[in-house]
Amino acid sequence: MKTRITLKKIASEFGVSISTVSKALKGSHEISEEVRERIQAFADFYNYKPNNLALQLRNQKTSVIGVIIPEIVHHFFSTVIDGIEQYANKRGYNVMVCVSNESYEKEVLNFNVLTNGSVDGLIVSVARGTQKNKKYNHFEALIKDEFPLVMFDRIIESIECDKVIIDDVGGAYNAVEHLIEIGSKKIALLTTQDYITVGSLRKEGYLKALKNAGLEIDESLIYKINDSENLYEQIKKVFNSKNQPDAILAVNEIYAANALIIAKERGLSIPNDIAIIGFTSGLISEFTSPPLTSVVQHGYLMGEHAAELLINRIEHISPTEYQKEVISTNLKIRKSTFIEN
Amino acid sequence: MKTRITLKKIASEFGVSISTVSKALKGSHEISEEVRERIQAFADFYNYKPNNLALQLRNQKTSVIGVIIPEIVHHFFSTVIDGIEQYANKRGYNVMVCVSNESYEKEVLNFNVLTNGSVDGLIVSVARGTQKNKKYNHFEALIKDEFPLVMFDRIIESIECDKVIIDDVGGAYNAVEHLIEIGSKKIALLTTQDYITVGSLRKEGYLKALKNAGLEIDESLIYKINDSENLYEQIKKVFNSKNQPDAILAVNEIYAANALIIAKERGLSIPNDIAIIGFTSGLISEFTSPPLTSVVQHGYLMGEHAAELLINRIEHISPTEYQKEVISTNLKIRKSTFIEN
DNA sequence: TATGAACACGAAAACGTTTGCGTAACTTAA
DNA sequence: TTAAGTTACGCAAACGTTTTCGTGTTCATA
Repeated sequence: MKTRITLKKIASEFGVSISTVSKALKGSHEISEEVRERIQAFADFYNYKPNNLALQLRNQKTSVIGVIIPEIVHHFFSTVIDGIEQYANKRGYNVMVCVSNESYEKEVLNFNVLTNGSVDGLIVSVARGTQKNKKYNHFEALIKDEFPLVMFDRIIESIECDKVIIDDVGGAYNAVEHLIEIGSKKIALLTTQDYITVGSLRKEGYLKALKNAGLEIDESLIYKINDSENLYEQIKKVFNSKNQPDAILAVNEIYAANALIIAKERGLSIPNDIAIIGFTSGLISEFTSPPLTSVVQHGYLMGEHAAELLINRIEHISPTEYQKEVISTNLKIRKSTFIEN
Repeated sequence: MKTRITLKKIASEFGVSISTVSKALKGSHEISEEVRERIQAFADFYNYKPNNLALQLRNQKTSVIGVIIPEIVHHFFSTVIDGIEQYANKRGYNVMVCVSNESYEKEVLNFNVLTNGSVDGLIVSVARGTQKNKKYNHFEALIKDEFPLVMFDRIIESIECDKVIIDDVGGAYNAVEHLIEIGSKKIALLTTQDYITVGSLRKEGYLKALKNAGLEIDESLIYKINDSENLYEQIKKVFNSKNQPDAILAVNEIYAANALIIAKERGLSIPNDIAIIGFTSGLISEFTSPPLTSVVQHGYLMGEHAAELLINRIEHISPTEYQKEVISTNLKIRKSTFIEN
């Protein structure tokens, strides 16, 4: 790459000082009309642009926010990033994305790389590995330094910082309520392992709705899927069990879509034999047959809010106490739970 | 945020010079054992880490690569980013992601922000707006400065830089060949507007395969979808036409899935009445009913290759002439074209 | 002719590093 | 005792900016 032109080079070209050039290009009245115009023309010709690194160092501000997410090939997370990116742009910030791949080690690595001056603040959704081993030292170090930090979706309650979450409890509650309304009595739950916060919150909503409707809780209808093993085989167990449900609530789109496929393989009619709802943020639910009723998560909104919280914190226009924003879901009813009279 | 500890602060703490501290922390033999240990202990205690900005400025290297893509909520693009990110990490680079939102103006803006020293190189997939208005000045400026640049997927032929593309022609060719093999005679093409390069390349493969099989080309079977209008309504036209196809090749997953839905609404049996294939990189095709035969694009691989080309260029270990890598597709045959005997 | 203001520019510090070179103090050997 | 070598550190430049303050010249005014 050719080296870019600098103030120094322009200065030596005109035999003036660096400060003169700097002032000239900023249109300072300290510089005579004539000199200013000549410098401006020269700079334009060589397409001068101030070096960002130098500015960042001087201003002690990068105008970059770092985002660390468990995965990026994931509709929900990419939607959140989209929201973050668009909002950050409006406020004059850029976004640096790192992927933890659900690994604690990689997450720590990303923390180290990003918090050494490369970014003004961090938005994080916690890796599964971290949630599992509960090692939060990297977060604690950040908090101790008062480094601007926002957690979203997968959060750690004990870490004091701004947070944005989906109303997981409410979403699951509404979904179950809807299933009960259409007559379901035995509602299975396809959820994650307990250490995934969103999974356990959705379970909480599920349980709450059952209780509220006076339905008994049947632990054998709760299936905890292990994401590192074969999904299809695990979900099959729901249908192999002697305790057959008449409805399923899945905590994500993939679980729901797999359940739908298996149900159809078994010759079950949907929603008559079995109704299915999944949490979603993607497109799959629209294109299955029948399309899946979904708890829609507004990832874009979540991203926007996370970015707003972070930037306000960076720019010291936040209240001192930390905020916790809850993004509500809505239930998109499609054919997988729609029973025609 | 608390200000981080710097060499200067440590130096004044011990009453030594900054260079002594720097050398001590780098384990230089110039510094006595005793002083070194004391400085090291102090630095560890205060969790000293060199300021990245300062290093970047001094070394004239950021170890960051910029990525500008048309959208991020898109399975293909997020998969490419994943590939870029993982590969870049292995080589010690981080990734800064910007979204052009298909807009020429936003793309130019991103160029300006990223090429002022923030990144060592750029990976770009061209915005639709840019492809449409054919204003390539921002690219040309980069090339003139010999700024490391790699284009992927949506490329501009006339810009001289490293490129990575999908074998769009071959992918479409194979898909059509497959359709012909299963007996299709009238194959419709659901493609994009001409200015989208991947769309026209896929059309090229489509035409080539028809010619090769001695089938006549029927322009009325070629539908150019406009992404800014209602997809569903546009695709409906295929089925409203008096010229009914017995197969459809769609240049992306969404077109294919919509076609499938509409076909089923019309009571058509798939693949008997009409076979459908889509280009894909997402999950939708697996979960439709029947699942869609797909031209699978290996986005992850593409990302890896793009990052490799770029980093090699940055580190001057590329051949002088620019490379153009072609990532081949493969045809994943599913039920939407699988006719049982 | 002095005084003061206005004008136009330069010097230098600051942001936080790294590193080549200079140099005191001390040690060793002749 | 002296020359040479070693040890252990400091100085200063460099990366590219911005900005405060200082200063020399010109000009008008009393």
